[in-house]
Amino acid sequence: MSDNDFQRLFAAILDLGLPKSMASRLRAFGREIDVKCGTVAEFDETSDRFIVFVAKGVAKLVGHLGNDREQIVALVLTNDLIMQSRTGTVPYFLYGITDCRLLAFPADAFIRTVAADPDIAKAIFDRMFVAFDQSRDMSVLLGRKTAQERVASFLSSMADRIGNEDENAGLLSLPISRREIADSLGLTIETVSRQFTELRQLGVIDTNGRSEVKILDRLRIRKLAALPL
Amino acid sequence: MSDNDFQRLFAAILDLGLPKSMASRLRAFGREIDVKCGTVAEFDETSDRFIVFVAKGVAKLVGHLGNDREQIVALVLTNDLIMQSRTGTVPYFLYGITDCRLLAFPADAFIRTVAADPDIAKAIFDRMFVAFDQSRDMSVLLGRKTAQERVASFLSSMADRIGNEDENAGLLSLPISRREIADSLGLTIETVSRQFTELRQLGVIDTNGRSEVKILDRLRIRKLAALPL
DNA sequence: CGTGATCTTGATTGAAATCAAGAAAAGTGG
DNA sequence: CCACTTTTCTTGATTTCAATCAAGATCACG
Repeated sequence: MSDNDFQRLFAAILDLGLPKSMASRLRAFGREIDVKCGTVAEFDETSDRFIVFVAKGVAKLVGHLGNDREQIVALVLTNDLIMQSRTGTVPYFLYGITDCRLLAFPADAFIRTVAADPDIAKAIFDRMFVAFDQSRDMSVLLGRKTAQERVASFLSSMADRIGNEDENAGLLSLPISRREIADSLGLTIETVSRQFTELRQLGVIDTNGRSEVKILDRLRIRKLAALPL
Repeated sequence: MSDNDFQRLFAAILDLGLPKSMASRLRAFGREIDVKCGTVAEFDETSDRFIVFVAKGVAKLVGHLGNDREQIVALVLTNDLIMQSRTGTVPYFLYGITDCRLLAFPADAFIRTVAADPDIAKAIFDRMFVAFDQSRDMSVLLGRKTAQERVASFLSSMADRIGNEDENAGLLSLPISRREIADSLGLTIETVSRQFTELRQLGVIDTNGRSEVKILDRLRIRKLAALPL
């Protein structure tokens, strides 16, 4: 990755220009990691906390509980940020859902470096706040929402994140399988499938093949998701 | 709160001495908030993101979903840190479980200030990583664990956080009610109560009154909690 | 000591999991 | 491009775990 690519990437991620000096200091200890679809991202063993940017692709952070029970705790798209740590009570791994290009920084060095520029530090903190909000919203969903509310919440949030905004408003091409939807919503694939069918019968969505979903009524799906309107 | 109290508090929270200059700069925009047991912490309207330290007491951060459905997304004890934000998809409020003394900083000013000292910045980031780990562990618990595993996880984590370490090892005085345990585990009070009974019958815990729990077998309760040993 | 709140226990219901086929889509190789 | 296989998804039947409903019991507090 060239100096320019690096600066462009950070600009896209942080909505903020990165001074040349900061860019080169960060590049010194940042590692580019390519992750093939379906495989685990390997971080080096020198740190157990990383700040990871997704330069390209879609990835999932998965907590493993044994007995085939797993929970996706974060679904990350291009330009998202992940805090990867090995200090949770269960093992977590970052998997490529598509082929991914990641940019990983050992957390300590990264923080000490960005602290030198208060604007960058603030931008990073903002991103972390967003990730916190998402993680908490996920706890509310997993702890208190019904299967229908979970699936509606998922579709609503995907529409906000990757929805077409032109004449095909509300048309989604889901980057993930039913199994992954189930693993992120704390449900089984059968229940997810049934809820898709039910939302289709309610006239809230339409589907085409496995991955295309058209949201016909944005407001109604938010209502079904128990989200504020 | 005096300058000295302030420095002592930060030392306790961050395991790190706070230089006098930093302490006085932070004090300039930090607000002390007293929260009575059972009431909501009121933050000023000038910011919607705060870094909050618990100087004294026990508090809960609660997400509200309507229809009496609520989920405790974080249980915070003395010397813990909370990222409070108003930008989640559901409304969150911080409640005192006991009378609390909080120290709240508008996030932007706080970050710009602590960035000046890389050691402090790193200490804050470390705390945030811990909070992330907790939030993700909570997602795994809520998404994939059974009622028994949830209650066992709760007791095991409380033992780690507030357990007696002397001759009364494993003796806990729970700071929260059955309703709050249920609200934090995504269960009903009846189910929590039944699981307490079952763990007692299994000989893993003993209880005395409403709040005293003695953990008789730390290893076994971790096994029942689906935690690594 | 009595009153109200909190907790426990039991009976029943219900929402989602599990079990079990099929159907549809995506690969594979000729 | 088309059989053929494999994987993923959908639908139905049944089971199960936790929620709900309903009394009591226990505890805290005035």
